[in-house]
Amino acid sequence: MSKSLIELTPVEAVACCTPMTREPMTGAQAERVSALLKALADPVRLQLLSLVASHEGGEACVCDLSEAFDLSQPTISHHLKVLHQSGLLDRSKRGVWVYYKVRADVLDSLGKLISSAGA
Amino acid sequence: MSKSLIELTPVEAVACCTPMTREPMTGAQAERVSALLKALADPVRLQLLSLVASHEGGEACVCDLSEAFDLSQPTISHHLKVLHQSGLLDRSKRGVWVYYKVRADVLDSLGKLISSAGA
DNA sequence: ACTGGATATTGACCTCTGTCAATATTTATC
DNA sequence: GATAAATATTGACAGAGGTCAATATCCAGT
Repeated sequence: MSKSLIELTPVEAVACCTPMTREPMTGAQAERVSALLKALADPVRLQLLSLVASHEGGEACVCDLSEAFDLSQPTISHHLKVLHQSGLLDRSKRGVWVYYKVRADVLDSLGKLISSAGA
Repeated sequence: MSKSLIELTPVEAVACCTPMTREPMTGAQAERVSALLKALADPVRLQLLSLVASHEGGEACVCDLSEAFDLSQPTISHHLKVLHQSGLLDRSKRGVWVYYKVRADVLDSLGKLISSAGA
């Protein structure tokens, strides 16, 4: 038996798709992939992701991230939650600090899928 | 003298960025790249793009695209306009028909940038 | 020119989302 | 356990965005 759509991991949601030049996406596939893209399609979240990605090990503490923005702490927390819940960032708590880490596999698959729409 | 931010083409907007694992994006870079991602981050537009991409030559007539959706003609037209104005699709009119074509270079650059956030 | 078909624009409606202030939760330290 | 610091949650608000009906524009053929 196959997993229901809801249970699909983000990797599976993206890995499902053949190159876009070979076959159009179904509505359901587009729905799941666009959920990932929505999470990325915000300037603050994109910069947050790049900050995390450029840290050693692709991991960074929230305390390091907040300083880069002129935004309230709840707002940064909100954006990190979106990135985490979409499956683009992993979250781990150590003591009082929370670390976010890039899901390299997800970002790699997603990037390849987008590139596949070109030649 | 360098171009103002407004004048940057979509390709330039994306090609500007070093891999995300090497250097975090600036606010301005994130702003421009997220504009492209916003255009992609809709299920209908993503499926539209995949339909165009999977046609011969990466080009398709609007007449071929509308049928795949249960949406009004103005809505499809609106989504195509968003994809075109963001720089993801080229537009050309031949007689009464309008053809949209994928900007392979833009999609390739964008995909590589996203993948660069992984290892 | 007139008619018909293909696509675009306008204006309105409703939902979704980014932001903040205030408050809550968790954890280390005293 | 009380306090302080780091992060998350809640609730409210304003602005952005997807959708449609109605209308406009553009082009081919008669």
